[in-house]
Amino acid sequence: MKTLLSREALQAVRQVPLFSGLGDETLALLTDGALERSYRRGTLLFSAGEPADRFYVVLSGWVKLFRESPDGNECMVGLFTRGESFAEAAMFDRLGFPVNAAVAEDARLLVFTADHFLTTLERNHGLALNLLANLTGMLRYLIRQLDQLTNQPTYQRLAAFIVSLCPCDTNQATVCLPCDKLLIAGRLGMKPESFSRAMARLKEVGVSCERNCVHIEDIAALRRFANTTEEEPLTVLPCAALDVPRTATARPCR
Amino acid sequence: MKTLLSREALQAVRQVPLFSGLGDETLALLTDGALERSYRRGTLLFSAGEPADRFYVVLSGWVKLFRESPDGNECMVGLFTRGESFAEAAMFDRLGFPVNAAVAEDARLLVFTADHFLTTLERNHGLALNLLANLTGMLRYLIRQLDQLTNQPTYQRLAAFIVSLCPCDTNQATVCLPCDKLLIAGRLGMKPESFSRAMARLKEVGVSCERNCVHIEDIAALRRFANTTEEEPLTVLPCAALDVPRTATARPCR
DNA sequence: CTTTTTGTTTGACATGGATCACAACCCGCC
DNA sequence: GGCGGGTTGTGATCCATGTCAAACAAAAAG
Repeated sequence: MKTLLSREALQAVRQVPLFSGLGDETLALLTDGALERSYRRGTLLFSAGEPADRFYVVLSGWVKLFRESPDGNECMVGLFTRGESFAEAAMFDRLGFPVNAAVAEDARLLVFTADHFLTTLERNHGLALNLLANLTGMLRYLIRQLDQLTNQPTYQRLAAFIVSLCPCDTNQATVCLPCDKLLIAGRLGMKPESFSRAMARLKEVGVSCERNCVHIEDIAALRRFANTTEEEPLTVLPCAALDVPRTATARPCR
Repeated sequence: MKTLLSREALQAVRQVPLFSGLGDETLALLTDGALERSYRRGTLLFSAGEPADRFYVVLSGWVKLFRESPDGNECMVGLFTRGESFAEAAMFDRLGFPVNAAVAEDARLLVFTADHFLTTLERNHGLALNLLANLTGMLRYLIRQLDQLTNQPTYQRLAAFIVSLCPCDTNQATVCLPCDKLLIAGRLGMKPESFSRAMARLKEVGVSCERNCVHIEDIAALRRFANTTEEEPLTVLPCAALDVPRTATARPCR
């Protein structure tokens, strides 16, 4: 079977960390059989418990991974956009997806089947190592998340998030939020109301927010405020949102 | 180099999920060069940021992984005992340990060097698959942790923990807590005081606690109370604490 | 342009859990 | 036995964040 991916899709695939450093023929083998599909916002891609027979790469839009408590409360554990893969870990034990996945903003996705992928994995040691590195990154991300959630108040988490959006070569910047505030709030483990209040509170340290544009007067100060004592320049998003322009100048604020 | 491990150590190694299904010669290759060492409670094994040039297997005692906020608050992300490995993930990127590790109760550990392990990994595809499964398990664990922490109050987390200690073949049991209440409290993301109150609250659902022995009158009811709607029989501890007797009859309460 | 829908902010309020303080208890030790 | 250090339980208080309700803004639909 020879499925032809769009030019754009192929280019995006090359940016996926999971596939980095793989030879062209391996890459072709992988993408061969992958499906390119579009989904509207709100679409449920899979639910926790379902057999994990596939994984995804995002071409555009946003996808969130989350768990839901019986009383309807949800807890977001991941938020992915262009150039990122998700749900690839669940294939390695027979326990099914540990989370739900829903499209948070209209998205185009590549769908890879587990069968195909796992047989490729058998042959390709480099791919296995990439996977290990990827899962390790995910682990680091979750650990950090857990730490932030228990040890830092809302405004510090928000501060850390904003810092992660800032370019590192200047000390003042205007960046635009990569998506809905509602989404970001969930991503930071708080309700939208708390997000709003946290943002208001950051005015004290020179952060002003208008629409989805955020201006930071003194990035170093903000970083200090976020108690990012650790050097970790780790982005707060699972992997760098590779293609999302970060400075406001790169993309007008809607 | 031929390091001789104790009979007891070799036996423990066979129970480690990470090594399950490996051939005898591979196992020998791995353990060869591993160091067997004893540590007193309180010993810091490594700190976040240090280069991850080794990983551990627990022979006895308890080890906790945790992060520390600048103001001294700590957040436990893992708690390991006999038959479990830890810190094996950090070797796959060059970012150093993401957490601190300290001995929570006098322990004997096996120390494996990264060099040795990684070269073995090069040759052995099965080991790579074990690693993938292991990291996936860790991911599931952290995700669950995150979910519980944000969506469940202290007493429900405690209830879930107690359920995870119970045998599944009866509906009433007396189990003994595997370690200090202080440790368990940390493990459940709460302060010891909150732990105590949570335990008091569980009396209402037929859970009584004396010393480190817990009696559960109706396990099914407790499970329902814990809102463990999900079938997941997942133990709350990272991996089953393989050798820790769970029923009080198996080991008298101190 | 008006209406509807969706996203964001603000206020008043309730509450879970942290914090501080201290009593009770268990343990090993002299 | 009594003494001192670590562990555990309880009570009083405080604060951050969730909750509910409503005003507001912007965008989409008609």
